[in-house]
Amino acid sequence: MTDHCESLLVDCRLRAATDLFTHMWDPVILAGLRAGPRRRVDLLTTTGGLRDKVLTDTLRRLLANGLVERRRRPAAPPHVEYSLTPLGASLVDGPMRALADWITTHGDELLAAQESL
Amino acid sequence: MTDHCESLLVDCRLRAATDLFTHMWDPVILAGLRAGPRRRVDLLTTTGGLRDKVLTDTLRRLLANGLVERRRRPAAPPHVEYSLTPLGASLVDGPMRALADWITTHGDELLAAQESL
DNA sequence: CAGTATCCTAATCGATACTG
DNA sequence: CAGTATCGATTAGGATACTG
Repeated sequence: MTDHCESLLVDCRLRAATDLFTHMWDPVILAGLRAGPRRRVDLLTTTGGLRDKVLTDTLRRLLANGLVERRRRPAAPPHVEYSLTPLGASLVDGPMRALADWITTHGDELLAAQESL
Repeated sequence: MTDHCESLLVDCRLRAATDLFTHMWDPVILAGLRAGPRRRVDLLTTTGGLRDKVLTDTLRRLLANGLVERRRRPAAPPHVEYSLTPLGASLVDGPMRALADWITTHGDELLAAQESL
């Protein structure tokens, strides 16, 4: 998956970046954390029925990539809080915003192409 | 996959955009076509051993999304040519460039986070 | 050169149930 | 509330061989 870097055309830096979007819920969770820290249960409800396991997998990946951080808050009621790291925030505000802007202006074209099959 | 749009947090427009990057070779092929039209065999060699079937699947998807177009050129030797549509070019020049820029400035951070497991 | 047809493996996503 | 444990369905990606 990352061992084709010798070839001319493959830009592995680009691949490393696009790999961040290969999982269905990652961008959704990132966007959901943009407004501030959220608890696990919040993310489950606001995404409308995302499965426990899928959220666990997603958060694990985001934590492993340093895009999200986890904090235990002992304040009553004790709970766990997930929030964006500076790195995660820069991803949301940069490339993800660019994507959102693009889909705003070109979404209709894309949909039209997809439907004309 | 696209039927969670009722929920509050899920931004399906963002999802529609990030879905364009969920396949491994799509961005690579798009980037490879940015410099101009390419033939099938060119894409196979420059990507360094991409499998026939995978390239076929990838091109099919890009065609279906209206990001790439296919042309038969009868000129000797007759061959088939793939090139970016205006929509595809706008995706490469906009969001994909934003991603490339981000990874240029934040790639080290990302790698550091991934390795500190 | 362009494209199709199988088969295989690994991984994601989803569903259900259970634990600290 | 937070998280783990299974199990199943689907699919992307890869390998090999063959056709127009």
